[in-house]
Amino acid sequence: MKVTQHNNCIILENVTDFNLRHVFLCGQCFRWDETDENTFIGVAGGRVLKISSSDNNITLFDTKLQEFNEIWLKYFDLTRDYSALKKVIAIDDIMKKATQYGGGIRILNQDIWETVISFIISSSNNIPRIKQIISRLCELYGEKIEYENKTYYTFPSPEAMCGVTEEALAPIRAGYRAKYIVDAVQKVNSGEVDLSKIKTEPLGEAKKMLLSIKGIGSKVADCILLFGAGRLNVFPVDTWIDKAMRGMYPQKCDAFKNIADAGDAIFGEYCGLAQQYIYFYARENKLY
DNA sequence: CACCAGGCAAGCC
DNA sequence: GGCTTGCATGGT
Repeated sequence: MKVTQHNNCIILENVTDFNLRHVFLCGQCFRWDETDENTFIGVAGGRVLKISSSDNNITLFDTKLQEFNEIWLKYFDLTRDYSALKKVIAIDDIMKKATQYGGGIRILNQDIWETVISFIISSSNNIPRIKQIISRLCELYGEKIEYENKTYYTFPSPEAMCGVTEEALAPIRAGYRAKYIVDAVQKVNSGEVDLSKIKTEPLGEAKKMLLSIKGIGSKVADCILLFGAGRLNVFPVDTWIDKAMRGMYPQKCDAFKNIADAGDAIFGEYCGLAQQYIYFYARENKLY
């Protein structure tokens, strides 16, 4: 990959294993929208970014080399060799197809607080509505950013939401999840849950800390660990993955107590990445 | 009108 | 422990 700056744009040439639609539409993030063909605008790292692709090139608009190196290189996980990982994961014909179909998927390194709240909101919900609720939350408590004559809002920090109540959250229409958001804000602001430790503590300890927040169960905790803490060795199981895995590996799924353990046993250290290829492949093709 | 949506908590046995 | 049930809201 070659990185150059032209005026106020960063151009990435000869990028492999990076497709914007695969990255943004595989269900890991909720704050990116396709505004034109192969062009997305989103908010991350406290900034608005427009990014587009053509051929083998990716363009990041209105940013500079320093910001690219400090924020976007890590955010898009551009230092990881996905070609090598796909070979490890493509254990059979189905997984070869899945890793080819979503070949441009990368696991974003998202802000962990944002993933905590986003995946609390995701429970028993559909993706369009999850995006709407998060958008209204950002409008309510985030900081305003103007970009190309439109207004965007950052994801609010725990401090910005300090003292929030269920009543105060009524306008975002999160339903029964509002009280879970309140609990997360309280536990993080009081220091009862230290999110900086989630990335460094042993996996079991980190998950236990997340599970102490109301509204976070096993699946939501795994999503936070995978998408917000870079733990590629966890295997979140939702209704889609449950159905897909039982269809793909019926014997092994029966042999283990739950599908998460089966995924871990089948795919190993990078099972979380395998999970994303399966999710994207199964959903987009309405399999199982 | 049911039924479902990247589940979870609480209440049962 | 494992298994039900209710849950806010909006879309199909």
